[in-house]
Amino acid sequence: MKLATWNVNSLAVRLPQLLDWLAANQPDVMVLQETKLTDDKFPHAAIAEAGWQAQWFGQKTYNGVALLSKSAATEVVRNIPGFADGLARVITATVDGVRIAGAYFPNGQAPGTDKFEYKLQWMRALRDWLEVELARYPKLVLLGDFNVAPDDRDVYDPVAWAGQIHCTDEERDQVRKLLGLGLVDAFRLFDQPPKSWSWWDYRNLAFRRNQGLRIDLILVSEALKPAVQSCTIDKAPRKNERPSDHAPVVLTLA
DNA sequence: ATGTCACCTGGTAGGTGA
Repeated sequence: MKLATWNVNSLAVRLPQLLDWLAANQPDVMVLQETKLTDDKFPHAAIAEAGWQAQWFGQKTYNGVALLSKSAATEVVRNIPGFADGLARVITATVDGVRIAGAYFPNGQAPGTDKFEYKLQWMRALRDWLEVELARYPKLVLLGDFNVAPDDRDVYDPVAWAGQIHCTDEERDQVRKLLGLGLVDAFRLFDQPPKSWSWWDYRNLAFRRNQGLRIDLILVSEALKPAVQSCTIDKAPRKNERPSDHAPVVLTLA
């Protein structure tokens, strides 16, 4: 089983690239973030024609998530139950016996801002809800744009980024609390090339200089960990014309 | 170099968010 996550930064702009990527990679499940589409504009017909069913949950201008799957997605949940923030950030469903939560974590802007506090609150709510989900669905994957670089290995310049957004102790503590549920960062189950990033700023020629962060993560539950066969970042779409600023991350399960 | 991209409102640019 192959699962993937990609922050497409506008599905209206990136649909052709998504269809190319699906055709070339044939994932069983793919979650998308920052579709930036209201539900009536979601391109479900083009995606169905390519061979994937879709569940989607969006809003105007910001956020928006989707879950594509080869086989049917059941027990679909939108957002974090009990945490009503009105923003389209999470879509969860069961596919082929695996509970899959695709998430677009808040950016958080900067430490000390209201958006930063909201990010921490949101992460606490996600943790509390996933604890309940895991009890019911031991085979669970949480994947998406976490907007947190868990470790200094995940940052091209850890000194410059120390204490900055995506790299604060508070955000990293919240990621550790998610891992404390019995989840593991699948990317780090394997030897990886140093300087592996999933996001590069559009500015400053950051991709050319390989100045990025690894903020797109795939966490798997203990029950699934023995089945993990690989976890890789696909930099190829970042080399496209009009790329997303994020690269897809791919997990294969036995 | 606060250096790009995407989207909005309401316009032939400026603001917001990332």
